[in-house]
Amino acid sequence: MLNTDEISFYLSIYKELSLKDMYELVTLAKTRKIAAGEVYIDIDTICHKVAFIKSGLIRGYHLKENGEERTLLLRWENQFIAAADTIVFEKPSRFIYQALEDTVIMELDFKKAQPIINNNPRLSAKRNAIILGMLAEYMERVESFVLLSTAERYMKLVHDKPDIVNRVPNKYLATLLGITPVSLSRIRKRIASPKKR
Amino acid sequence: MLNTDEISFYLSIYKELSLKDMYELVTLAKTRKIAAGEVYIDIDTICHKVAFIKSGLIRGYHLKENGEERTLLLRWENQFIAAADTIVFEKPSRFIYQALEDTVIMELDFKKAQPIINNNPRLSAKRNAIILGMLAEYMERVESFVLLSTAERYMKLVHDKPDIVNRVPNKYLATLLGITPVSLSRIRKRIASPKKR
DNA sequence: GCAAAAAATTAACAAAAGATAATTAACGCT
DNA sequence: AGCGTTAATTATCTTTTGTTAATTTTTTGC
Repeated sequence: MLNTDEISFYLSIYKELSLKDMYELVTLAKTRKIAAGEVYIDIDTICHKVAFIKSGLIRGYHLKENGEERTLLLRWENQFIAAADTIVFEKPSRFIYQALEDTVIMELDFKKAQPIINNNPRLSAKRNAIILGMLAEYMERVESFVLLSTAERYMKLVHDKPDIVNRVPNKYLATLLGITPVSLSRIRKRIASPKKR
Repeated sequence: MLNTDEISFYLSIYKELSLKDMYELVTLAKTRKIAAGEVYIDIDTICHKVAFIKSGLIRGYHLKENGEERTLLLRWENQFIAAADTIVFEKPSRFIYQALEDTVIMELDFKKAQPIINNNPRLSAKRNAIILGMLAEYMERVESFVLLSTAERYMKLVHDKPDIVNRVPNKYLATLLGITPVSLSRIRKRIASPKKR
């Protein structure tokens, strides 16, 4: 069962995808909706799903013993999300993945998909490119921690993902940047105010 | 030309490597020595080499306008090093890669190696595993910036790589952790001193 | 082994960040 | 639209970090 909506989705993620490739993917992938606030993958669970976000926004966070939350990643439409620990190391997820908005995903079981992808050069290449993209993203993030000041790191986030900054509460952005919400509020004020001298 | 030393090297990086795989690699890879202090890859150069470090230690760092250095990565024996920007995005390297010790590497041109690796499932699998390992490493590093305090981040480094901490000057470790050498010195003192209350 | 150079530590001060709490603003729900 | 909740900001204080410079320690080359 493949409607035009689904077809245009597959075309959007990979223009050069052949009909055969598409069919192989379709047999594995399922659409699913996650309501705002709902937990997609809970801590300590084992989940081999890889999901492509069609719309919405998901936050991955760590829960400290004292109840504090630290946001590790945000993913939104046209991005992939997965419990990387589980998929790469077969370990239970150390994080909680929760939808911040009503979210629609296409998900597939990576364990089942892997052999199919391996047998299809085009899908393999696509998978490898996605992983390389993730690597580049994390390298850039480490870079921003090493090279930039906290204020610069925030400004980079605003510059690189202006839409996201408006969609996500500042308290989540703060921990994503490695600082507290109070500190982020002060930084925002400093940036906004005409630098007094 | 393949001596027993080289053979044991190839076996060490990948036990299941067949003779044929090994031969294909050998035709591409070359051994090279880099003296302590010598720059391996300079900033703004385009280098498609991927190097396996047989012995020694290489530091990748950024040079600020004011002459300050920020260490981004350290690589030592049995690890791979490459100018990732160049290989993934075809952009000139933004960092300087310098040997901190006399270093021996096996290097190959990734552009030339890529088709051979692509045509050999075992080599492809190995390459993918290496990239996944790098991804895991960078994800863990981002995690340590988001979840840990500066002192905890330093202690994690000491715990995870005790040998490296002794081989590398603290001033390089400091910027790797996103702090100044002076601050690291204070943290070391705090950790060492019996906590006074 | 010794002198010179580099690294590490310490000191002193300013700036920034964490912690906690109070206040204000924004949001969500019916 | 209004009420209750949650988020954001502000205030206050403490702790940590950055900065610069001086001092001590370690390393390095000869």
